[in-house]
Amino acid sequence: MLDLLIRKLERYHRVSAEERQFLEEGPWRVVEYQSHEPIVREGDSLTEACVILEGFAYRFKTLRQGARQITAFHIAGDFCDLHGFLLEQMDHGIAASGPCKIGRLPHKTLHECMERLPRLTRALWWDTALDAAIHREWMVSMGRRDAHEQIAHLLCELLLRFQWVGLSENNTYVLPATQIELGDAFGLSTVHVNRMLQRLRKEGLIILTGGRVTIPDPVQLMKVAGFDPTYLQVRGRATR
Amino acid sequence: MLDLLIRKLERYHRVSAEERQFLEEGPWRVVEYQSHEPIVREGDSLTEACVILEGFAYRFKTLRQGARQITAFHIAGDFCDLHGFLLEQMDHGIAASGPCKIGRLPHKTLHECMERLPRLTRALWWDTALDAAIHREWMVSMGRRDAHEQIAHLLCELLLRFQWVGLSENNTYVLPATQIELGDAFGLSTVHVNRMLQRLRKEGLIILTGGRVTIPDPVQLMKVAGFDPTYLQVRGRATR
DNA sequence: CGGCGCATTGAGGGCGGTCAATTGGTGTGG
DNA sequence: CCACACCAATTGACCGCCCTCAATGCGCCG
Repeated sequence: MLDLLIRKLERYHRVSAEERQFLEEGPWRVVEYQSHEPIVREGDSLTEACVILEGFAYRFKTLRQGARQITAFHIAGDFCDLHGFLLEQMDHGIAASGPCKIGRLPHKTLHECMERLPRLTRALWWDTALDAAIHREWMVSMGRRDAHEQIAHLLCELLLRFQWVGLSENNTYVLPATQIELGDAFGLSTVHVNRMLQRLRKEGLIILTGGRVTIPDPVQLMKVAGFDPTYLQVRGRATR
Repeated sequence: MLDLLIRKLERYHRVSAEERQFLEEGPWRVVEYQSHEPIVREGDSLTEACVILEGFAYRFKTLRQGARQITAFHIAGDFCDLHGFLLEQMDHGIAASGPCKIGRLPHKTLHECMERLPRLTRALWWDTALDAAIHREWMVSMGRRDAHEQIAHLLCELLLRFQWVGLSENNTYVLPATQIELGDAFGLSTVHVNRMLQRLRKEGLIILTGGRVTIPDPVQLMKVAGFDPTYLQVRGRATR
């Protein structure tokens, strides 16, 4: 059940048998969500942390006028609200984009982890630091890339992240997000997201059908996007 | 020397005598920087973490074409690259904006902290989580607020952060950042930053002279900015 | 079949960008 | 003490990326 999470953590830290057992014992509570269903609400104080076991979710903040900004996308294997373990009150919400299976782990277990397993703790801290690095790269996209580059950049990022957890074959992955959600993630209107996706299609950089994204030539797309995988803590070759 | 850092951490966690002693013993290495001088370079692998003892600094990423995005501002009392403790390679650089005095602490000491002082470790983790929460709010600003609101929002955020560490009196603080830096933080051009600052001045929302910012009516400015201090982990009244 | 959500397309407009020139403060060398 | 360089702040003119409003197509489901 936790294979994907552990695979992700092992990019940073060799998870020992003891640590693996600790994680697997939980106690986990598995909950399923429908598309668009809220997983965590803004302002909540949490007692459990969430890991995505299957599916795709996003974190978001809403403004007074009802506008929304998506601040992160999360895929299977991601801890999607480890911040809730540290922050007393959630500054953002989490919602499912497409059906999701979520594993919930009591904060109490994480406290035990901190007392007993400093190296595993560090791996979890690393995970939140990686999250923050992704936040920073998104800021670069929003501030200094045009819509075309920005969308290309996200598609590159997701390709790598899906590859890590073994959920991409032949440079293809499943992306349940709607164009509305993509717009809210980029700070763009739906209309413009649509136009840019079509441009990327016409340019032969992506193939997009149903919820599937295929990137025929990742190196080319990365070039267009100005994508440098360093922020994802990748060394050397990024694509297979 | 570490009073401001400890004051900040105590917003979250009561720092015990032992923890305080541990932090103060260091070993610290104090370094001074001139305005615009780099403190940490992009791509570095670090062996020390930096705390700002005095001054103002920013984190940034640069793009191929030389464009720059500032991803965070840091004031006295901030750990400005705790991420470098976790990430093997820095995804961003850090530079001084105005003269800075920096305390550098070996990562070795932080490792010891993780082994011996889980509660202090958690306070440091909290600090990085707060940092990430600020990143998210900046994303909201860049994606969903116009330039006027965005600048007002940052000025509100800095007011609170300066107040926490006791560096603001009468709603006034010292902001060494140039309009160029502000533009790079917002994803705006210098020209437009200038126009918006003048508009805020004309509206009587801010008084800006030299490097000093005064906010005559914080409640009013927060209203204009759509500022909700929850993301800074504030409960109740935000202003004094 | 009608309703609904999402994708798509067109027309027109505004926020903020680019380019360029001017001002003013500061530091430096003659 | 002044000339000059340099950097940040300021102002104006023009332009384009992306937004808003609106309509249409399309697949899915009750």
